[in-house]
Amino acid sequence: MPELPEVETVVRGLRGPLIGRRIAGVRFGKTDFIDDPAALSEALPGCRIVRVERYGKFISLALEPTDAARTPVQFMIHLGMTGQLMTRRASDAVAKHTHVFVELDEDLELRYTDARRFGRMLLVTSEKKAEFHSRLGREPLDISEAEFAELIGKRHARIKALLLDQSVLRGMGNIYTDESLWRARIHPAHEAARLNGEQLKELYRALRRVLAAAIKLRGSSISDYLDAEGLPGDYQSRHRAYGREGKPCPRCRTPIRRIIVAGRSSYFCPQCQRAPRARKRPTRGAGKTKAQSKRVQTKRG
DNA sequence: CGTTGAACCTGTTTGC
DNA sequence: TGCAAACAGGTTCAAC
Repeated sequence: MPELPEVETVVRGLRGPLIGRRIAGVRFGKTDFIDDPAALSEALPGCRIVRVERYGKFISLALEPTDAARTPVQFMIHLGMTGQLMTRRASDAVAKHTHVFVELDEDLELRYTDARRFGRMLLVTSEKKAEFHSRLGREPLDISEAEFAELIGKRHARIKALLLDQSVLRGMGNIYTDESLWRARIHPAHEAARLNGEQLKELYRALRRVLAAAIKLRGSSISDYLDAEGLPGDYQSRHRAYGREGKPCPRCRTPIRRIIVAGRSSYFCPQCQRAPRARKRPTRGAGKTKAQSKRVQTKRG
């Protein structure tokens, strides 16, 4: 659920309440989405939160220990599909599916709620920093047009798969990928390397405009997303393609269609976003026919 | 390299 | 009404 604009909104909303605060303790409900819960219990108490940042879809709480013997760490939180992070008074009622309570001073708590538990929490120490960042690509709003073209333009994957790949660009998800492709008039299954310079430029511009506009409206709320103050975003009213199957394209009135690309529902206008020509694999030898690659499901043998 | 499908888990919506 | 299937903003991994 939460993509770059939603995570950015949460981060901005957490800075005020969290920066400068000291962590008193941590309590857990279920912990199967936490890399090493014991390490959190061990490291967090006594630390001061000095920065709140976003890396793609990760929220980072930079922690300075008050104990000089310990070293600074980053507490990384990924919201997955249904994660919510907000500050509450310790005496406030606890929402269902709340699994982490970070006890702060002055009767405050940072609470993590996540029905599906697709989120993730981990501690990144200075030694693990390189490894953590090696899995993440570029920040879409920091990259230049030339760098974007270089990064995308020679790849043979479908453009949608590339935009969703967090090791290429970090932060794009299903909504903003579809919205950007609609704006740039590019079919989600288009092979990246077959996009011309003009299309790459359009896509780069579309991405930036869509992400910036979504951040301005504090993200999209469809069913679960709420920001750090418990407020929904407003960008869902600006969706042009995502979630609009059968509704008219805002540009040409052709009904929006939904297909599966890169394993995800992909909404696009079949008129504005022309299907790419069938790709030829420059393979050696005989290619497979469709009939040959078809297979019967054999689930339980 | 790239693609697909399944898995992780729960809740909600859709279809028969 | 009831029940099962499909679907959901994400990521990862095996198999091809």
